[in-house]
Amino acid sequence: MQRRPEGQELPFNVFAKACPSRGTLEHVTGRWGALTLGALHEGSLRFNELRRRVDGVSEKMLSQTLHALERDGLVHREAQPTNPPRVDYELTPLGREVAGRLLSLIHYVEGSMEAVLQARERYDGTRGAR
Amino acid sequence: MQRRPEGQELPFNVFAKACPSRGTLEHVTGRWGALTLGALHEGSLRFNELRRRVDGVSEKMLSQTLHALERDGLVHREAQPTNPPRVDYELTPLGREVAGRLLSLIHYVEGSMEAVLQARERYDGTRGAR
DNA sequence: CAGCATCCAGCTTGATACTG
DNA sequence: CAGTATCAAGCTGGATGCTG
Repeated sequence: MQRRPEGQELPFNVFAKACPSRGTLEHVTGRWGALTLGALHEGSLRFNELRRRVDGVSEKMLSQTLHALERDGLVHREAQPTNPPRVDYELTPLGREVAGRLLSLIHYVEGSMEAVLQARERYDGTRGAR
Repeated sequence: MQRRPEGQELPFNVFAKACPSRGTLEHVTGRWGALTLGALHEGSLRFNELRRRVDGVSEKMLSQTLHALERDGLVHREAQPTNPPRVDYELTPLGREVAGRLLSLIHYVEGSMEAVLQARERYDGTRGAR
């Protein structure tokens, strides 16, 4: 598969089917993972704050997403044993690095949407509207 | 459609449920979209070359992915009317920008996998291996 | 080679109800 | 508030067969 003679190279390669990095990348770039990391990049948030910020996410999906990100070491969960309970989620240093790169992508895509929409019109037009 | 008074603002916001940027972001970061863009970042490739590079993708998914990326203006499809047919796919300028940012994320994740794997062990250990 | 059309198993997701 | 549990439904995606 990949050669690795001497110096340190990347032992992990997303292009390989079995590589665990693929799973992590999917947690990060998945529909809810990406938005969750993006939201947390601006600061720590509580569960329901996150839910409101990530428009459209269900309780279940948010919970599941947060577990995956926490397990991968990207998000830290801070639970206060008060009543009512208060739980804050925040990015770990690793999570901040990842979220930063992710946001760079997200912002670029947002900024390109006009071009994208025009491309779509051209594409759809050319082929008799599908 | 979108309001934009004077200075350039972002009319598009992925965090909003109805924003079309969400769809494009998903094309870009989706399991096969990300790997396809990543593969094409190094140069143009033919259909079956891509298929081999993106380990595990099916014909159907690759075809579908390429259509979505082409429609969004990220990938250009160049078909030679020869026999046997030869079709090359390559990134558009916009696609290159997007792929660059995506690869930055991908490489960072690949490079962080050891930390991620350790975080998982800690997480799984703490909770009785689930 | 470069695809498209169809079928369908199963995983993902949303709704709903319940717990601490 | 901060979740977990359960279940039905729908979409995803792989396998197969065919076309140009």
